[in-house]
Amino acid sequence: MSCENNIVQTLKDAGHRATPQRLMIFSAVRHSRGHVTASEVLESVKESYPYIDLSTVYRTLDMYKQLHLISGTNLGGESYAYEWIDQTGHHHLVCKVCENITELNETFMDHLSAEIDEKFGFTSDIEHFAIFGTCKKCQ
Amino acid sequence: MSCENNIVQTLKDAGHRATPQRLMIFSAVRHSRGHVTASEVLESVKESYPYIDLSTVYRTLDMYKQLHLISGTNLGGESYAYEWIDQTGHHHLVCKVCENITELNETFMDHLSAEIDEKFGFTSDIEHFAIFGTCKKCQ
DNA sequence: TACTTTAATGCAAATGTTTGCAATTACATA
DNA sequence: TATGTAATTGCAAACATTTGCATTAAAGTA
Repeated sequence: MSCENNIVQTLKDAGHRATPQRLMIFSAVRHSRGHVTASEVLESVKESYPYIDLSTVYRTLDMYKQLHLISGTNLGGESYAYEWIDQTGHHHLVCKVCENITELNETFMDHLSAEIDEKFGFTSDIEHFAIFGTCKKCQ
Repeated sequence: MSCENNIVQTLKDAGHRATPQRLMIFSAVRHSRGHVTASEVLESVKESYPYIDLSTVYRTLDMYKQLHLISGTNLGGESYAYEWIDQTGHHHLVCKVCENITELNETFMDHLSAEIDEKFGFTSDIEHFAIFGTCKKCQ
């Protein structure tokens, strides 16, 4: 499918090798709804390739994060979750009471980003934020 | 010293017990400049009380975080760092090139916070953020 | 296609963090 | 002050993540 071609090219452009493990890991994140943890990715890839190692998963996810292909977020203490970054970046409002997650459009951060650039000359790289708090229902 | 009295009262008000371990752990974070990791806290407390266990440190730091007495931040992949929250909350701009950290006044987040409240009725609890990017020098 | 170079893998071990549980201790009450 | 109760501790073991290293394999070149 088309997205597999893209990832091969992206990897090569970045000076990395396109190994089967990397393609499978990308596919696992790309085709899962929402967030996945490292061991969920492991289990998913193991279905087609049982020899995959957790360390490879972690290393690959880190690399994809650096390439901004996926994001990594701390979604509430226990679980560190990865997610494919689609064209429109977004953020999450995590309710600490009911643990529900609301998506937040990227534009919400634009103000902040612009202000920081203006004041400090600092180019911020805000791709995926988790903001904790209390949602309407749980106030 | 006065801050030790405060923490005892704060703990009791929150329905927790004021154990010596908890006071020592609070003191270690309170009196260190900037950020400390869990094992730095352990080493610090061990100087006066060698029987302290890492799990107690983690549990206590988590509890303080929930009470908003300290903040926990992921400051660049490897290290999770805790910091005492003084009266004025603040955030960090972390440069991914030179790794320097710039402090960011709380007011920068106020816009965002207000906007989120207005749109979603979500009370955000933004106390300590790490924003990654590239600083002026390293552009 | 065969060869060479070097990045990437899998394994094992190190390190970091969380959890279950029996023993201990804070502190409310008498 | 002595006593009872439930929260907290330290330990050990589980779980999560990172790292070092020998082996393997991707991909550029002849």
